[in-house]
Amino acid sequence: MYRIGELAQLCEVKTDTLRFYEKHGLLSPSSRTDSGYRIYTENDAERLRFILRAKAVGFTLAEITELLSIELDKSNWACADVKGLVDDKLANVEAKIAELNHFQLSLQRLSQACCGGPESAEHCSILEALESSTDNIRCENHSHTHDDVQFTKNCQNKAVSKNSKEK
Amino acid sequence: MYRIGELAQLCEVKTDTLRFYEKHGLLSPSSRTDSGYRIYTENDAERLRFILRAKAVGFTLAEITELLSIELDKSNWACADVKGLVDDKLANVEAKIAELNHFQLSLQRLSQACCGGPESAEHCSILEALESSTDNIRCENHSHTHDDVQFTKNCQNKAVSKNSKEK
DNA sequence: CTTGACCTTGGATACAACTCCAAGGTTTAT
DNA sequence: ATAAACCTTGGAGTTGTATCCAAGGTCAAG
Ligand SMILES: [Zn+2]
Ligand SMILES: [Zn+2]
Ligand SMILES: [Zn+2]
Ligand SMILES: [Zn+2]
Repeated sequence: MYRIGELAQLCEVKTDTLRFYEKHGLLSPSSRTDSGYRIYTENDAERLRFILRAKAVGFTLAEITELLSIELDKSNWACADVKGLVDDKLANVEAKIAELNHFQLSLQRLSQACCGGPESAEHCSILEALESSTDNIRCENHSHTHDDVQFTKNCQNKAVSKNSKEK
Repeated sequence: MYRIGELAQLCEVKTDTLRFYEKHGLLSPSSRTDSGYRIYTENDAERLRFILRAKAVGFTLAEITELLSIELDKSNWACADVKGLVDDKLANVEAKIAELNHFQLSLQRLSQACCGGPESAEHCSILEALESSTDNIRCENHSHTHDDVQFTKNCQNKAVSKNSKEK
């Protein structure tokens, strides 16, 4: 049994957030004291943890509400319904992962094309990529001195072609 | 030279969005007609494309503002600065992916524990998991008839232990 | 000269998900 | 018995990213 502040501290959220969740039907305390203080059970805490995990990975509160609301009305749902909902969310998550993977790839390509060195960004390949097409990223080729291995470690093509020591 | 509607159509955004970007300092038309119409140059169009590309790889407008300020003033920035922004964003995206993968796993476990059949969800293992700990998911065991292979295909443990035909 | 498509502005609205505030009631420790 | 720390409510404010609206100005065609 927790009071609102205890549960908040336990789960590292603000009391306001718990009241907000209550107002929006995600999590209500199992009871109240005579004086009106909210009393949360361990069960409530578990439910909160689920909400927080779902939230942490990008589920909206609306989606979480949908997922949790079935519980109110179990007998009017079939396993197929419940599983369907979960599978919808799963597809949702997988779509988000795919989208982020796309971002990741784009960012990795941008990152890898830039030497990350201390010289002027005038020829920075990241900026050049953003200036033109992102599909067409070239390893940058500074006009200034740029042979130092320290600054070409991320720039394989250039490192190989310019200071061909290895070969 | 484009009027706002032309540029909007060209880049597939709304005129409101262009005015919004202007208000927030991301993109201002190079000039105005005598009557006050915004006039965008090809240069402005390029800048807009820069913004849209950066958005497409996951940067927020605030981050794009930062990128644009570097763009305008390249020579006072180093590759390291630019790459730093990209790498921060990359770390950010990767953290989000990791979280999503975690939740994907949870959802997959939920999904797999449920038979997905047409009978009441009263004993649905998904709901049971939501009610208590999600770490402790058991394959559901309906009290009603549930031997049909059709409804147990996703429920390996039960399928094996209950109707032990295979073995 | 009228019509319709386009443009202007400032301000309103939307949505998510909080976050803070004011004014007051309750508990607990000393 | 009083202060500190907690709790209550309703409502307002915040951030990001737009999107919409009203009232009116501009422009080209017929
Ligand atoms: Zn460089
Ligand atoms: Zn660079
Ligand atoms: Zn079932
Ligand atoms: Zn089930």
